[in-house]
Amino acid sequence: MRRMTARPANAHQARLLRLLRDGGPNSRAQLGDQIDLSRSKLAVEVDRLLETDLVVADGLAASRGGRRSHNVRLNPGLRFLGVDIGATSVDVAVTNAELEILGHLNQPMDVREGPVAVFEQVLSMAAKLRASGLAEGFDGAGIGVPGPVRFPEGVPVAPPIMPGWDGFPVREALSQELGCPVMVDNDVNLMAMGERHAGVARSVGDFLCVKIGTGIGCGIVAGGDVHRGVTGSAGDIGHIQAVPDGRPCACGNRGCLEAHFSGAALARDAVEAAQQGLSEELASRLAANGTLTAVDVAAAAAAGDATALDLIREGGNRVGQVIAGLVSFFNPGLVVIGGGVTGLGHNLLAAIRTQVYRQSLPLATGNLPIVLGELGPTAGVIGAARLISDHVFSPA
Amino acid sequence: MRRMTARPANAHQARLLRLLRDGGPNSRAQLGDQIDLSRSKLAVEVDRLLETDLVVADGLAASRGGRRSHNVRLNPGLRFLGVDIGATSVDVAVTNAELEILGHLNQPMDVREGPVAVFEQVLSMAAKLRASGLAEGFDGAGIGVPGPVRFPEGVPVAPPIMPGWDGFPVREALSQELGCPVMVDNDVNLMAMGERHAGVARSVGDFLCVKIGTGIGCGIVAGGDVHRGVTGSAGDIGHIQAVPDGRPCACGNRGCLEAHFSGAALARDAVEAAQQGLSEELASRLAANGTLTAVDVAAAAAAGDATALDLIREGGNRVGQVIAGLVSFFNPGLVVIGGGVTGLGHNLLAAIRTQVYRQSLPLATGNLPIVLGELGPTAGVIGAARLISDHVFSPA
DNA sequence: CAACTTTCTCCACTCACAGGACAAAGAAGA
DNA sequence: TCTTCTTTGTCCTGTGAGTGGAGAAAGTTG
Repeated sequence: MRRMTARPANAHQARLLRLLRDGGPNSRAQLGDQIDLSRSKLAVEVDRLLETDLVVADGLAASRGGRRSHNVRLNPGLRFLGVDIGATSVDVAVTNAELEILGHLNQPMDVREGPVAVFEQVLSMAAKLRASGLAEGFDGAGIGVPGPVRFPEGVPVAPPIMPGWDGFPVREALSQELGCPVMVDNDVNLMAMGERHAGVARSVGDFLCVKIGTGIGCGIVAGGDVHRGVTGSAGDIGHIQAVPDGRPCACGNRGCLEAHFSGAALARDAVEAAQQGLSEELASRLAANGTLTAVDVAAAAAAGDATALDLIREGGNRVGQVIAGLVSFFNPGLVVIGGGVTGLGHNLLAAIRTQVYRQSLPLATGNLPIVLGELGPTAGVIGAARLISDHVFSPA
Repeated sequence: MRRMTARPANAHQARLLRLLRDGGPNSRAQLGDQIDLSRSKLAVEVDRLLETDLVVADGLAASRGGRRSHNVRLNPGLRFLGVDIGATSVDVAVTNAELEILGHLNQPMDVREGPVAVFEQVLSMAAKLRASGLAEGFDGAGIGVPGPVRFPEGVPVAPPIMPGWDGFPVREALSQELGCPVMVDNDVNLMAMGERHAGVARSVGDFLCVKIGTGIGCGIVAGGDVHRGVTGSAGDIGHIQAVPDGRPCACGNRGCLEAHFSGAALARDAVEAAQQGLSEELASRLAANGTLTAVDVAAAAAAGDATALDLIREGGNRVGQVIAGLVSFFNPGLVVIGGGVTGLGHNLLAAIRTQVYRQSLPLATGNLPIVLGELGPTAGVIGAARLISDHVFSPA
């Protein structure tokens, strides 16, 4: 099962691999247009890449007015594994070297069951994907966890919502099992990388990616790189105070953003509203299912339920207020809203936009798009694959 | 007056110049310890630098157990000009190539008098420094302005507190007048760079530098680089909402941080308190001077005046609350507090610390020093000199 | 004064890279 | 079909970057 994937020998080769990854199959001549190298040097480096099995020849390109150029592409047999561990579910996907998803599995699972149980699950899902013929082995795996990570070592640190994971050597353990390089990161950072690679943030250098799911977090991309902070907890905005003396939060404080708006908070507020008889729509759904989720609120709002709309609007205002502050501070070129609650759609977005455009200075908001992520649940696994491919496609 | 300062020919030379700048005179052998080059290559590059007049020989070093090494140092005749334009005063300083301040002038001046008047002032101060024999000409000048800057062009954009400066070609104009390269940045960013070069943030890669003066701003250093944002307005935290439905702010909103705590807000609150008879100390100072400033509040607090202490504490709480949010978001390794109100000293710091340590998560605050800047009014001009020296000491 | 260390200089060798000459392959028009 | 032009690939040479070793120069230590 162990595969010794070759690694680029120098920065030029790394650059070429990334061009092929992001642009797909390409002719040698086109590569020359995108890289600052003489034709002769380029030919040498491409030939060397062909000698490893990272890159393979791929026929002739169409003529551009003269002799046809030889196509090259990344080895179509390369496989990356993208893993996204959420608070309540696990996503595992297999991609090719161009980071296209070949297979994707999702499994509900509580992260609090601990690293051993979750690992078993992840490995069995990976085995399933392999058994279905999508991969013989993996050339690298990226994995996201819902908490802070000491990035260089790939180890979660003091993760509030995943007790038992503190200090667990995720990177090393998974690398052992899979026999390939592994990189670990916070799930929100991976979502940001995913949207940057293939989503709304394509090639944006400075942006924020707010993920609102069970909890709330924010991926920070500055100068094209993810900013992780000194202890890996950057972007942990769930416990910023949104409401002075507001609702009590699990962290011990009051008024945290997460306590006022998140998947969990929204469900709680919806149940309360239903029980208080404020909304027939929500009450009937509560009676039917015994519980409510963000999906129910979204459906009720879509059906015109005023209470549901109010809940969404108020939540959007809270998040929007915090984001307004972050926009003033960070001055991003784009804000992406993602995570489980994106089903709330335009109502949520409208409330956020209102707050941000009202509270932040015109210079910061003048040309600032605030949009929903476009990759949905695949953002995380694509980001994970991207993370490990950046690693594998860099000089050893 | 025009001087054609040589520029390093490659990255190695640039690296060597910066080592000499930051480490002072140094032997060739010691330079070899700090740079990853063979002895022969190092000798070649140092010799080339000696051929330009950027670097000069400087005798022999002490023996380290064998043959004594030749010392080299940056040309002691190199001169940088550091300019810090504040809302109410202008600082101009001359430094040598090691960024040591050789002369420093300060002049009260309202930035709203516009770029032409301020420029005249700056140039006359620079002329004065030159006339006193500190410099024959300048090899570069850095300048900070109290507002957002389009950094690559060196032009202020939509600066709220300095009308008339919008779009004024600061970089080009000053470069013309002085006949040397010029770089322009936000004053807060320069303060951060100053504290990073020679102050409390020496060699810290990720930190925040909060400057509380007439207004309030925050320098952001991420991965060793200043983060300026897409429109140059990053760190503009004065208009983050600190108090819902709070005091009206000049920007049109309510409850902005700056409206509740800043040099201006503190003076206003102190006058109010004095007029309401809450503090004899403040009232007598008001009667004596006809007005109050942060200095008066600091003095009153030092004398044990409870009202002054309350003002400081409450202001510190406001700022602290905002900083707590930024700490959660950015996860810095250090927070520096600077600007005019640092005279409030420990009382202010204590209030800020309390808020941050109480509201941010332990992982982010566990090892987070929150300290006062140690360079005071020289931070800005040192940062300005550092900015231009980074430019001059980079390959042309 | 001998033995050892550090530093500097010189030289030969390797490798990265550019750029030009030329051949191969195709397009477009006569 | 033939000629001319364009594009692409290959080969070769020249330049400069950079390494590493030999040995000389300059010190220290006992």
